[in-house]
Amino acid sequence: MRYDAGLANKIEAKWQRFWKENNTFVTPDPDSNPDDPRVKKEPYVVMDMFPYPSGAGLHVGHPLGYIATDVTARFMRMTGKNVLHALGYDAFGLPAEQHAIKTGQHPRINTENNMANMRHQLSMLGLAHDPSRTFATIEPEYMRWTQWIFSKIYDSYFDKDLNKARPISELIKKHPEWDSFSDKELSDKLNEYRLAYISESPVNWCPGLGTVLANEEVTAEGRSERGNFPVFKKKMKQWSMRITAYADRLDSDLAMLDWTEKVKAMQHNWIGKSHGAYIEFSVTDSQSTTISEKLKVFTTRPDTLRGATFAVIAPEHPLVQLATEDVANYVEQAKAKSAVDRQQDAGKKTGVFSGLFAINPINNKQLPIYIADYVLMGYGTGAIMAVPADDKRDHEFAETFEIEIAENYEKFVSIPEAIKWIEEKGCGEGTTTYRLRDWLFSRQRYWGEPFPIVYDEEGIPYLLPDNMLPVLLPDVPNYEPRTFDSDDENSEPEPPLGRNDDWVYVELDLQDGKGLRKFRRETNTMPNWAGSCWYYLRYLNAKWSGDTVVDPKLDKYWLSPNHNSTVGKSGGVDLYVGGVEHAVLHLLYARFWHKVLFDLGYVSSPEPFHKLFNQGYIQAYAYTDSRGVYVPAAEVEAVSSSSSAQAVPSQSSSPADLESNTSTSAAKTTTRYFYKGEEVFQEYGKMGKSLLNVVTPDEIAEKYGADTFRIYEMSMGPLDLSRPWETRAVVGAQRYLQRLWRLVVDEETDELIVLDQECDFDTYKVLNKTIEAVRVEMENIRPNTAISKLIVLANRLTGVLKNVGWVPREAAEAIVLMTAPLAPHIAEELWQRLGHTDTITYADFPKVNEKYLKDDTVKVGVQINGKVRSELEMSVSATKEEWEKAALGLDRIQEMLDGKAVKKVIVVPGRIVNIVA
RNA sequence: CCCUCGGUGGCGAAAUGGUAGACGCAGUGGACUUAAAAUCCACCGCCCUAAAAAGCGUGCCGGUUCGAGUCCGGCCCGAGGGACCA
Repeated sequence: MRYDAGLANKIEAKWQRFWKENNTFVTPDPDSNPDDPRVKKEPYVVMDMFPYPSGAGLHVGHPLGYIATDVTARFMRMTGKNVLHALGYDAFGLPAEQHAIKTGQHPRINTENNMANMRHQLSMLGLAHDPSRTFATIEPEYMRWTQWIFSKIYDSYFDKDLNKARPISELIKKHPEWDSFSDKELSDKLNEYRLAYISESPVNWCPGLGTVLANEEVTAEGRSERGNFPVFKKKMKQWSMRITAYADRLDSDLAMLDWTEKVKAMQHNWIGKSHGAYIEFSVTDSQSTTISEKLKVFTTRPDTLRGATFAVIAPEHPLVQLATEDVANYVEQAKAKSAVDRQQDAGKKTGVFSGLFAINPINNKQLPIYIADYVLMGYGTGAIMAVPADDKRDHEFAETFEIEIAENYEKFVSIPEAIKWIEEKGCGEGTTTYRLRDWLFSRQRYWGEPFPIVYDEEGIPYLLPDNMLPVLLPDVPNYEPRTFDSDDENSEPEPPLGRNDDWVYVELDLQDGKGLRKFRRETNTMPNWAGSCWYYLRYLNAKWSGDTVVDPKLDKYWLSPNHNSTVGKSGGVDLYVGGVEHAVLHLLYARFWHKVLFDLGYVSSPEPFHKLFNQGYIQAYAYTDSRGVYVPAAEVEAVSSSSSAQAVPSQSSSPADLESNTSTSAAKTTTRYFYKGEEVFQEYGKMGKSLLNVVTPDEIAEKYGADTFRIYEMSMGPLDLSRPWETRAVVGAQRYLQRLWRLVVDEETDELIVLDQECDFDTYKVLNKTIEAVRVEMENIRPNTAISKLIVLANRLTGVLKNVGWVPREAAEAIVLMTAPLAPHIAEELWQRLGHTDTITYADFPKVNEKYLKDDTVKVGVQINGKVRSELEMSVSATKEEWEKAALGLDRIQEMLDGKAVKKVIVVPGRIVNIVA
């Protein structure tokens, strides 16, 4: 039989059934399966970024990362690792909620349908996930732990001396003076310290979505990342997480991670650490009378203090209250500006003089204090000293308002010297500030985790005890947060959970000795990120229900910092693969939560993800007709023509075009595209339903087989680059597998054509060099080059088969084994036909036989002045002198030298001979 | 403006400073076949050629080196991120 789609599909179904029935991918744990030989091996945790089960289904781009992790996981299993690889679902989220709003159906139903659909689509690909370790964030048992982690964060504070989180009870012990506080006073005081706290401060309010958003969810244009609605700054009472306490560790610990520079730079920029100084200025009114308030500014350039000619405060700055000029108008306007307006006005300088002056401590000059919106309340102190001679923005402002620009002033020679002076003078101190803001953690949404928080009649928040978790979502009459006209910034949020009074108003015994009392539940829900902040821990023990979030023994075995320190001792997941879009959202939040859990002793590694790999995206061509309407990409025909034959006349030839046309002459080919006889035009970008260019894994698997699909995706190019999908190129992958099949099975007779005999020596050389190379490529996550080397080997063996009529077993087994991580179904089938009874999943990856790696001779290029003119093959043991003599003796070289004197000969044995003449 | 990553045939791409274009797609020619498909073999950067040889070639300009796609400096272009952050 020929290995075609029909046979491939049969084989794939057979082995998927086998794997399921035999629990092939169920990974043993060291304590529950101490006798399993696998647990003696080195642990290796490989993980995909948590998928959100979308209703749209998967296109061929989605599984790229899942196949890559599967290939790596399978390779690691064959090279002596105990591999943990599973997939769960991040199932809370906006799309399911929006579907629920539209249909009135509970979002759980839609979510579960989508998960089932995604599981089905993925199951055809033969991904070796441990089925016993899957879960979804919406399961009560999972929610319980998400809420439990929230509780621990809520119940902790950041000890600045220890530079880590500690239980809030330790803080209370340090402050006996708080004993006299009332409940309300103590609650308010602790709120200032808790890592999860209630804040009343300007937040990103998005009327169009009816919810508040985190800074990370707002685009540079001041719009919501989801839905692209305007976002307004509005003062509201909301939950926040004190991620800023960790700013320094989140920044410096990047050093121990094996992540790309790109993502490290993105996090580094987002955290935005900058060194500088606070400087305090005395403030006077227009009569030069000193008032009691001081002006504290932040600057990164304290050395330019003498050049300051004015000061600027943000419109929200408290000193604005004391302005002696009429500034109300300006302040109103500035505050009313949305982020969108601010973005658009960036560069234009507006402001108003406050009537106040700041006294420059270095020269006692009176600096006028302006109020201007180019200074942001959220950064530093919300106030600056303006040095127009050195700072572009200050300069623009000074020009607009005709303020003095001190061009040649004396600077400190260094910043440290300036800080020293300031500190000695007692008018300020060196400091470090961060751009990172605290993480706004509550949302006015239905489809998220409820908070484990209730309020008493005084409004004091209480944590529910662990044994009252999880708090499940109530039924509500409708799921919609009240949304508003997207520009209506005066609207107020209305969480959907507030619509079920029976749920909101409860009588509970919080086990605090106060008995049954009346409470009101928190009606906000957690943001989508909550569930994905800790899911990687759940894979270690998907059914765990102990006292803490993860079984400490399993955490130590799988994630301890000792087994994967390629860069620093971070511990955590060995390999984490996903798109770069989560660089500052999920990856920052998860690191934060992990560090809190680490500080409190619940996990043993300081970081959650040791090596991060960002796969590229599979792009696609789309085609539009002359009206700009998309046409089905699959039905577009490409017609190539060489421009010499009858060129498409170029209407607007620039001189450059003309030149290139003439110089490159006739043979440039142009490709034009036609749909139903009409010319259409190519675009390159995403795959999407509306672009009519979606290709699904299902259709490729049906037409070529899942193994072919896997090989094709892995062979397209380096995994971290984006590249276009090309269905017609998939046959290349199929041809390799067909060739592999024919190396083991006779298509006519279905008999094995493998013999326990040896073929020629050179073939063994190719075989062993391939083994060596494929190991290296796979270890470095370069399946594309691994595949190309396997193809070379397959072609070599095809030649052997042609010559002698059989294939040596050693070679056949090796190539089947090496193909197994990439195309596991066909590998299992061939492995079985080769006489093996057990799964290939845990078979040993082929090892190199050193004796075949040594060459007797080696061929090198012979250059004259760096240009290759000939080549030469010599014994590997040849000396430099012998290489030189032989190279100079070549007829071709003598001819090219044409009697010129040889100045020097560079010989790198086995590499190159270069004659300098 | 700042940060990161890219730029190599018709296309996707290979290449520890050492014979640029492995491997795949498309294309061309051949074998097999009544024929087609499939398969197998060969060719396949540009230019000049009957064919070679020579010449030119990794975005551009310089530099380092016996030797540069690779290292250094300066530009151009593209993608992503950040940006009135003091």
